[in-house]
Amino acid sequence: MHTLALATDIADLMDKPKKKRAASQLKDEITAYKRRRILEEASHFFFLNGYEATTLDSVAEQLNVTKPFIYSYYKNKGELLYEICQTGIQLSLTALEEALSVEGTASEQLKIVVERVARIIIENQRYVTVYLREEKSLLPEDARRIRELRHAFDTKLAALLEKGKRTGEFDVQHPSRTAIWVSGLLSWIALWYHEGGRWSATEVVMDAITMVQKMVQPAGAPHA
Amino acid sequence: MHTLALATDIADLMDKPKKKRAASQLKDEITAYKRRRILEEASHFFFLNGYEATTLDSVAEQLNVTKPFIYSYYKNKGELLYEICQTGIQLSLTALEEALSVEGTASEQLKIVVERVARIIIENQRYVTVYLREEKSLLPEDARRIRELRHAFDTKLAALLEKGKRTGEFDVQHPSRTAIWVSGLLSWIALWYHEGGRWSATEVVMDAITMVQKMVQPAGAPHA
DNA sequence: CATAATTGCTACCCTAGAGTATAAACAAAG
DNA sequence: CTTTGTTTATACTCTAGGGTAGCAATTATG
Repeated sequence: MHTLALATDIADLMDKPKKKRAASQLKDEITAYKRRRILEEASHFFFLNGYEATTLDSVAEQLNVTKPFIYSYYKNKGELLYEICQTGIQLSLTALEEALSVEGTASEQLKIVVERVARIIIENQRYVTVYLREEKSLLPEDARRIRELRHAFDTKLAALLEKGKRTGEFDVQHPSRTAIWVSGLLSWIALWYHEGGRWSATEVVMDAITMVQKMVQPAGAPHA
Repeated sequence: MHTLALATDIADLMDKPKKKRAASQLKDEITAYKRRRILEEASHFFFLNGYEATTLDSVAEQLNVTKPFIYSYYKNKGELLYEICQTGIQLSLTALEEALSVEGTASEQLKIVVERVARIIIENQRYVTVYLREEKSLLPEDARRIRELRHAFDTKLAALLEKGKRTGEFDVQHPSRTAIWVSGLLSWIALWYHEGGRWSATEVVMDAITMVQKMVQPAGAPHA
């Protein structure tokens, strides 16, 4: 750690090392890119055939590389699965947090939350579906971390419902249980939506908004 | 077919063959029982570890038998999966049909439908979860048959929503799309409910009823 | 009690696929 | 133009598990 920081300081003073540092930064970016590409193709196969049924040979073939190539960027198959699951839930959680950071009433915020999260889920269906389907294939430790992220999602959503309940905008008797139904409704999109299917992404997102609004709407309230 | 019916007729007239027939009937029942037990344990493992990750050796061990025992009752692993998935969707479909056969208004029927289907899903969580998760592991032909059953479910549910829309009991702009959200909400129970967890089966069922009622409730309607 | 039929088990085959040791190809440095 | 380090491929190993051939044990029948 210390040694590395020192080397960096020196690099800022001298010329050659600076160049070296720039080169190694580029290399890091390329490495990151390769990892991303591997993840992308792996998630594609995991989504279509399931984790266990997918061979790393087939993923390698799709990328026009060989299996040892993958193993030089990922420790093993399980690490790939973990990163895919992590991406799936983290994207949803980030979308939720960003939506919550928009100022507004609870109803307005909820609408934005559902819209953004639904969109993210549709755009990243592979990752979200794998995360929902393959939890049992994760190492216990990895599964725990994923569950923590999901729990954070549900908790933040519950807090929003709680807020709306206080202001009288929502009629929910039990915010944290309702949050699970709402997050289930959103998750369901990943399991069910089919690109180029009967209904467009926009229709599905709009439907999701309507459904969630109805689920929390006080009896006798007009529509938003 | 004809030959068999004839043989049965003769059996009713003679004594020895009658006994034989009774004996073979008992044997059939025993065979059916063994098949059921195998299916039960297999579904348990498929539910916990997933289809691919489950070995038939482990299923056999759980039953205190050996792998060839299983193979003398099922053609292969895929047939087990198919029967489990079939059970999962068929139970839900039957529950739906029975609920629909109860006379009443659309609202009353919907309530009964959600209650019964939710209960069946909770009671048969293993089968339903495997059916939802492992479609990709089915042979194409088997997958088609399962999808047909699911489609029948969604169609019957959509018809009920349509009926309620006509009578003005429900506010749904698109019954067949709403049916998918409702059936998704019900499916979500299987993926999420945990026996002995934070919430009881009864709470979950009651919640499901409430959520569905709100999803279809006209704006400004009082609660049922 | 002997013989036939059924039922289950022992002991195996064989393939597929995760993971790796090692060599080649290539790039960078001097 | 050599040398050194890095990146990727070739060519394996090894195990796990689906599936089966053939034998043993059990049960029914004459």
